[in-house]
Amino acid sequence: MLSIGEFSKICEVSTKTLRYYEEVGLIHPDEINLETGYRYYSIKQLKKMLFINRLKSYHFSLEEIRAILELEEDQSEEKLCSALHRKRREIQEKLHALEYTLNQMSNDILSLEKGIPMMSYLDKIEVQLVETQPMNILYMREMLSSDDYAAGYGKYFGRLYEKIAKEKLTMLGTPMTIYHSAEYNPAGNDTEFAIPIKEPVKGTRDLPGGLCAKSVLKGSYSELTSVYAKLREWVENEGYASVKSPYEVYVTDPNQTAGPEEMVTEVYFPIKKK
Amino acid sequence: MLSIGEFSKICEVSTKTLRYYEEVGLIHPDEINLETGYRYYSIKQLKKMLFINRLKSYHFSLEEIRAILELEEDQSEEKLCSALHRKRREIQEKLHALEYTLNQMSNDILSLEKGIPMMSYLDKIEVQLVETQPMNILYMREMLSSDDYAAGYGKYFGRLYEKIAKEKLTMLGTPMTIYHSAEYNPAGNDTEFAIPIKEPVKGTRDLPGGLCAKSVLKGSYSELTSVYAKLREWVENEGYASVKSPYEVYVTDPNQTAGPEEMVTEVYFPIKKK
DNA sequence: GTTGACTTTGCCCTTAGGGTAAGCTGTACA
DNA sequence: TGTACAGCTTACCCTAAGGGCAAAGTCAAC
Repeated sequence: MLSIGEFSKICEVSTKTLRYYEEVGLIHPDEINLETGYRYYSIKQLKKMLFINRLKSYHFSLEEIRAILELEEDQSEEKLCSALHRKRREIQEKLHALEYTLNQMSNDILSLEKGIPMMSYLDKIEVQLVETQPMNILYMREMLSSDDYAAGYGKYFGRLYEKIAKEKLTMLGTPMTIYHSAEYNPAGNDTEFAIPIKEPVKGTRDLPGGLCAKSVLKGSYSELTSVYAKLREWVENEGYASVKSPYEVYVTDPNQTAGPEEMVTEVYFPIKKK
Repeated sequence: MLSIGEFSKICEVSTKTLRYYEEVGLIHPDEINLETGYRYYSIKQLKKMLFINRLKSYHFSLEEIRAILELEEDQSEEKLCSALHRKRREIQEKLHALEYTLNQMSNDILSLEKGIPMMSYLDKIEVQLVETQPMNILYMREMLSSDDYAAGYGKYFGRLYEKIAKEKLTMLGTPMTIYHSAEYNPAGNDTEFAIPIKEPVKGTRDLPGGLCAKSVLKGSYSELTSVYAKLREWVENEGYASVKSPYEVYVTDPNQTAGPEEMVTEVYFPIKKK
């Protein structure tokens, strides 16, 4: 039997950590002296501890590790394998996110070294007052969490295109997204995907026209939040108020354009005079 | 002037976050009504808030952001630029760490799908009892934090090789590292880099021989901690006690071997009978 | 028997806010 | 002008994975 200090040295894990793992039910000492409260570990627990360390290095949370350790013998291999696959996917996504961030940073650094202040692009966002015409749109409305956006866009527009193709409908514009949630909620947002078409078939509705504040964004979607902010600022400044859900029109097809610099997105904010 | 709710919608930042940022000194409301305590933001603060958001997306901590925001006008560009460079490096390192993790996971998944349990490699680590001979070693001893290991190895062995080359010394073995810190400390470890040589010149010392527990690791360094654990387990089990600092001998040169599978590392634990 | 190393529990601290409650304020509508 | 309701305030507790510290009890060696 090993004292907590000896066991901690063998595993290269602090005694504090060992006590904490006991508290959360990851690994219990083989024996606890009831009089003194001293913890004693058996050398057989080394393998379990090293397994925990390995899972931790794979970015599993202690809660996930506990679940893996509690698996029944007969299922443990498959479940462990699927857990590893899932976690690997998570890490790949993190990796892609980091690559994207690096890209953005490098752009900013380049600009900065040319003497262009980082937020100067904000002053270039122009807002116009326009009157839009009512449209007939083919739509799908879903609750989407922010993680699903990238995948969701392809999926829902794909379905709309499919319907247009199958039923030989006539497109009158490019795809658009209408954001019905008043505030951004990471858990899920009420999002409507739509394409303007001619025929008033089932699954279409009228998108009313009216006064709108409009901005055109040329470039990566990552600046969209700034465009929204600028529009809201303008609406506030000019004495208007938002009356309906804002929407974006994807003028260019992201699958067809070469780089993000080529992409053109229009953002509309339906408003009225206060 | 905008109420906290209006400003929060424009920036797409929660009111809670705005209050928190005020508390930690990131951004203060332009005006606070002394009677009611209501916070009022000016639309000019939008740019600052979006700047904060951008820095946050680059993984700066709020503390770091505060420091950047407090920079004097005349230095701000250079300092911001160097902060961005530093952070970019950090993120690149994170990225490499993630790539490494992915690699390890994929190996484990492959093994697992072949039916090999994840920790079975532990049972294959063999420990022998050996008697080592004293050696004369050329050494450098430094405090190294765990982050510097990868870079440190190249650096310090490079210097030792340089000295051997310049002074035409005779190497009697491959490079080795001696770990003098009793316990692993992430902040810094007392690490000695050494190469056995023939001539007892300045900068050399005697490494005494004696009884050792020894394991040979074939493969990636990532299993080294397990080897150490196994050695300590063996020492405990067989009734020995550790008497001096353990050391590793790099039998193969990591720069000369094709893959990590080819690498051979010997780990020695000087011991005595209890 | 003593000393020093080891262990115990308990409490507070970390990041970047989220959630909730009790009470106060602002504004739109009748 | 009264009232209802949305919005605002502060205050308190919560997160994950432990680290640091203090007071008190325990172990092993000399």
